[in-house]
Amino acid sequence: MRNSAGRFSFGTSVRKRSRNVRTSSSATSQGASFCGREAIILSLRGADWAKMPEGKREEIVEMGFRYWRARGFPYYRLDADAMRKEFLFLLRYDTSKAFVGSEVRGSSTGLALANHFHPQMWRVPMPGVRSPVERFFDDEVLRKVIRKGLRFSPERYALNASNLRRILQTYSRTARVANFRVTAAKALYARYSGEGEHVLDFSAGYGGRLLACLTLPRVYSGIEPCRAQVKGLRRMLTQLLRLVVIPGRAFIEHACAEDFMPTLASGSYSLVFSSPPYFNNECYSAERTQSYLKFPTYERWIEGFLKPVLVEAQRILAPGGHCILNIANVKGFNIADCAYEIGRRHFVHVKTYKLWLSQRPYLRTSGWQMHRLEPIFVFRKLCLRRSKRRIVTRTKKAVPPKGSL
DNA sequence: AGACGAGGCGTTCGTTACGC
DNA sequence: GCGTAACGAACGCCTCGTCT
Repeated sequence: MRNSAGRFSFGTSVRKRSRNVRTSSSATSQGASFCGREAIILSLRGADWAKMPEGKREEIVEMGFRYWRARGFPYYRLDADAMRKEFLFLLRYDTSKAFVGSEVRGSSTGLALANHFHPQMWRVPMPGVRSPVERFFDDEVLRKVIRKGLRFSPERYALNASNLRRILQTYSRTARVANFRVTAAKALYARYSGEGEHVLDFSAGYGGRLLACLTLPRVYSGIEPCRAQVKGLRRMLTQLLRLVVIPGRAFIEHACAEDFMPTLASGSYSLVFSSPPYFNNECYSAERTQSYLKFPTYERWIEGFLKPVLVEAQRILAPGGHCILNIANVKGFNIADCAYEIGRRHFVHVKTYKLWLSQRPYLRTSGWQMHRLEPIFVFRKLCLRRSKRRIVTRTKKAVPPKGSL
């Protein structure tokens, strides 16, 4: 299995022992004699718990609560071997699998590695919901989460770190920000850039695209205004450089894209690929450098952030270079439609992919789309000699906004 | 070499109860 | 009747280790 050799450092030894421990309702007394509380908690499956008498079940819930309260939030913890393995999976990943028609379907491979360096993502507030960290530190909620984990996970280790994360993020009115799927990013880099070329990510975020780019022979420049994210991105770079042979190179700049991009040389990049923040839909930090705080109204944000960044992207791209933008309309703001219109003014629109996001299991049996989709716009900078003819072609061909999918 | 089992990952929204 | 809050509920994909 993926982490049998210690993908999550904490689970390794316990996992091996768990084969001896997990069996029945007698696990409690047997386990206590040789493995201790930790092994009982981490090796218990929901089905075993369900077979226990009522009093014993409550005892386990309380034991789980005390264990996790003492241990703290179940952040990803990858050891060196697990990181090396995950990076090798990404190196081997066949990018042709990611494209299905006009859809980009990345797998979850590599996400734990990227997320490992950004524990702050579990604390990011989102409108109308609580963060998993906030839920975790509420005693009453943590007990409910533990009970829910035991009830809903009959075949799994119900109270290990992985399952606790799963239950915490699916708890009522709780959500966390998502990283860009590493495999999807790799597929796009592979298709729209070549060996040794320079690529720019003007909102580097949680490193999904950085990690993808490192698996290819490219030179990645990432701009990110949030201090915690920059720290995480640089830690990832440093650690991977120690652990594996990396085909790519990368540079991380702690800056605001709208301020820093004007300092870059014209025509110096082959690809600009990013996923900008969705205005104030996800407040990554309270630093003043955050674009939603610098430009507190939607109109000012468009004029002060999104538009200048796309204009600069056009300038720094070499003729024929591509600008790939993942952005979506969110409640109240048609950001994708707006980005598409700005993009069309400065580039040729080449294609719109649909990026697969989360699954919606409750729609599994219906005929509805099971995945949320977000648009990925691909624009191309005109080649100078042919620009007049291309512009004529473009104006003839009206393309409807692709923001709503 | 291929089949198979197993674990880890991601991820809201429909339904119901209740107050007004 | 309407709005709001609380609550309940799964599986496809990826990869490795083991077995045949």
